[in-house]
Amino acid sequence: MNKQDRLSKILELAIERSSLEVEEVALLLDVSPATVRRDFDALAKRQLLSRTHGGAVASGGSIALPLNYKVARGDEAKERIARAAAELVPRYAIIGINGGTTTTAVARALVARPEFAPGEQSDSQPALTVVTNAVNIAAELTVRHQIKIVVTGGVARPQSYELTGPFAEEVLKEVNIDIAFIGVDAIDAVTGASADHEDEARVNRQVVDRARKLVVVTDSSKFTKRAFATISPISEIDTLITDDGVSPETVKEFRALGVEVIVV
Amino acid sequence: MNKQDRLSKILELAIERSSLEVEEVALLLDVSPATVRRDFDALAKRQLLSRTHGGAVASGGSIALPLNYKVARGDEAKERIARAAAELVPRYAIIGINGGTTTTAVARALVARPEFAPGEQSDSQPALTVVTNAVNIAAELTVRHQIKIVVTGGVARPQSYELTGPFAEEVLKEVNIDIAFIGVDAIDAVTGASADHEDEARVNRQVVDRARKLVVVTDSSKFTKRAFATISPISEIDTLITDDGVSPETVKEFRALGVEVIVV
DNA sequence: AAGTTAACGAACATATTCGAGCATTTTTCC
DNA sequence: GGAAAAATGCTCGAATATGTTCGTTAACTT
Repeated sequence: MNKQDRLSKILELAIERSSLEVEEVALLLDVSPATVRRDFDALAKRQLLSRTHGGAVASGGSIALPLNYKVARGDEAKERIARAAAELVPRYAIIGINGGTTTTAVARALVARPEFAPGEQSDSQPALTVVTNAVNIAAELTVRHQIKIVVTGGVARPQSYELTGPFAEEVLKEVNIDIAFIGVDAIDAVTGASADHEDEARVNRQVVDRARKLVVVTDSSKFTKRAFATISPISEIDTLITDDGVSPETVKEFRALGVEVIVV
Repeated sequence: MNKQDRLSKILELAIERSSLEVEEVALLLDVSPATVRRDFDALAKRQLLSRTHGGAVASGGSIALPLNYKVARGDEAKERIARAAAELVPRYAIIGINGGTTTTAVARALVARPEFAPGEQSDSQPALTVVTNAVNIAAELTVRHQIKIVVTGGVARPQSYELTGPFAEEVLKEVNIDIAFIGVDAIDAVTGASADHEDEARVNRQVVDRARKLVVVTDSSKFTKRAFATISPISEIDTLITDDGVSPETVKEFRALGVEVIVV
């Protein structure tokens, strides 16, 4: 039995019985208690359940739908970043979001929030409007009610889910965004945020321009690096969300420049 | 068995079983574990699945699992229609394609063709250009190389993958299409092709207008019905592809109107 | 509140699995 | 038909996952 399968199974059990015991699960899945503890810890770290003495209980947060998704080897760091980002979004907001693994995690975290969760049909105003140039994000969010999805047009570069080019720019000219969540390929206190491809950088820049508030989401590996094309100088960044792999000096540096830094 | 086939097969398996083991797949496909690892890595790089120790799991990074099921396990009739449609497409063509289960099947049939199959990066001219207003189709095709994807912008109606509205229309004004593949909600020799939603019909109509050739793909259940909004009169349809559930009289009727009817 | 018991976590041991480099086969392209 | 490129298989040191042991910590009992 594969580790991921085991984690999935534990999650299923947790949802089904709402509380689990280490010994019980160890017996059931035919592994040692030590392994079960490690698994519980791993899931608890992602807040998919909470540890107790001798066991675990299903986490209060809506675990709801996609079990496999949650367990796939994706960075826990990214998930924490995503949750923090999702908490910044009030009801009825209009948000912009570009492509990338981190921003995809943000999109998932958004639909996991109860007020935006898939609920009954409602013909009233959407609880959230999402403008995006990433087709994968659009496809994932489309299934939900309560969320209005606006997709910029454009051309998808092979390998990337991001739409770029003149079509995207035309559409972006005509929308107004409250909060832009931008994932970047590199970020540096001097150079600012940058991306590997100039066409993506350009569209991202435009999303930023149309937004009242800019939130950059990035894991700590992107710091003190520079990519080819600039998206935005530091001065335009309102909030920066990253994981604890970032050095304290870097955090200080950004804060000195007026950026609100959230380390998760 | 060549590499492409193997990659496709692994993906199928991943979707079907949601988790795979290296050894198991190696045995199943009769290649060495090393090759399976390389394949897993290649697919993981495209975010079609996630690596684990000893195996891989269907990725959350990937998309469109909901509709996947619907079509994949769906009609063979639809698949036959899709294959016939895909055969109409020459290399280097520019095709337009709207949303729906049948057209999604067409998109899949296209990438199944060897010349458009998922291969390695290639910076040469794309073998195929696809213009679509369906985010799920865009998301599925984006992973493939050799294909250039152009997405119309627009707003996604909850629960539909089709983009509609002024943004879509702006983009469509600026493109030229060789062949339009349109799926419909209803078709009738008198009324023509129609859709349930007026906004989708409108965008579809525009795709048709921008195309030199119109191919309607639809299963036989849609015949002699009328939906709310008209997409196109029969006179504009060049080719109609459907399954053998359609009555011979209906076929005759359409042929009399100058439509090439392909029954699969 | 003190004692008892069970669970915990850290450290170590072991077994797979991985990844990189290299050899070999197959394919592609002149 | 032959050279170059790609794909595949193999080998071996490194990394990861799991199990075991044992001192420490947390929960229950009286």
